[in-house]
Amino acid sequence: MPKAIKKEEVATLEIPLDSKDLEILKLLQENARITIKEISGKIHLSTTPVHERIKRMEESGVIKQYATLVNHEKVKKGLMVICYVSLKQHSKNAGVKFIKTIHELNEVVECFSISGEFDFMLKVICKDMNEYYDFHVNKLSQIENMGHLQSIFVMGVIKQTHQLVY
Amino acid sequence: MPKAIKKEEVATLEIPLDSKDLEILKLLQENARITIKEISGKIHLSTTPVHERIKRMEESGVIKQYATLVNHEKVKKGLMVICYVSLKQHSKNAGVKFIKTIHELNEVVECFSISGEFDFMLKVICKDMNEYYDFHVNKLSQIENMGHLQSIFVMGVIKQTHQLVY
DNA sequence: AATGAAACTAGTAGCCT
DNA sequence: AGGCTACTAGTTTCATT
Repeated sequence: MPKAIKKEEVATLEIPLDSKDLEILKLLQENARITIKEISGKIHLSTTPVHERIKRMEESGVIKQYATLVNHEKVKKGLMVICYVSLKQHSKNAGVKFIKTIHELNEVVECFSISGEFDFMLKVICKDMNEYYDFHVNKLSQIENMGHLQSIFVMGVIKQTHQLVY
Repeated sequence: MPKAIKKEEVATLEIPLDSKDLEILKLLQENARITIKEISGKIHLSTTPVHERIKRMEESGVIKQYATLVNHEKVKKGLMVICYVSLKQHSKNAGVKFIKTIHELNEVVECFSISGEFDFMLKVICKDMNEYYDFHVNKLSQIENMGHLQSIFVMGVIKQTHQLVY
């Protein structure tokens, strides 16, 4: 007798993405505001299946977010800094506290836990060097349990994309 | 007599963003597919000015892109690596050639020119360690003029946002 | 699981204040 | 420059194959 599938398992059962799903994702990645009509024209399907596939990908979490990306300079956020952080203590509690603080800092747009001599890599975005200095001295350095800190300044953006499906 | 403004200057003249524009941007950053109706309800304005303000921000380049962000794991792109690169030669031509190659590599989603001992920082996204090994050995290392290479592996994503306006 | 049409909802433009 | 209204276009559902 086959093993029974629990209700929770059914809900999270992964439906693999077929080539049409990937085509839809490709178009959506580039332009989140593309119309279903336009997609259906391009991938040779009527609006109904396109709509259903998008809804399915939204519900299953394949589509994480429809985001609007703004021009850094035009909103006065022209400075980007990569910041490496090591903590003094590595207890679970110390880590949790650090992560909580990072989430509260709007200047930190990315934070990864990494391999190597440092514990975390941060991407910090702010207006200019004065603002970064203030952030570094008064916010980052003040975090409890903060160990070493190293800043790498981004001088130019060569490439920046969100195209994971290609 | 006041100095005449050239046509080109008029076209690129920056209209500063007021608080309503910023409120619209805040909502759009979170959800690029929010309706104009919903925005107008939230910021206490009718659809006409909301529509006009969005159009103006699109045309002036404040709004760069409406992007759809996908779940890395669910599209089989679960490994993220930060890669530091230095070139052997630093002539203008060598740099241009490197940049051209980087744009052709789908695995590279970000590339910044940076301060410090390395020349560039890359964010590389691929399926798993096998795929990264292949990318490193057969694509990255093969780039003409490639000097030193250092990989930092992302073990966990703590924070990732695109919220520049808050 | 896709099509085509119908019903509904949102986007867009003109006119008025 | 914002609001109201009418028109156009897109979304979403349903019957059908």
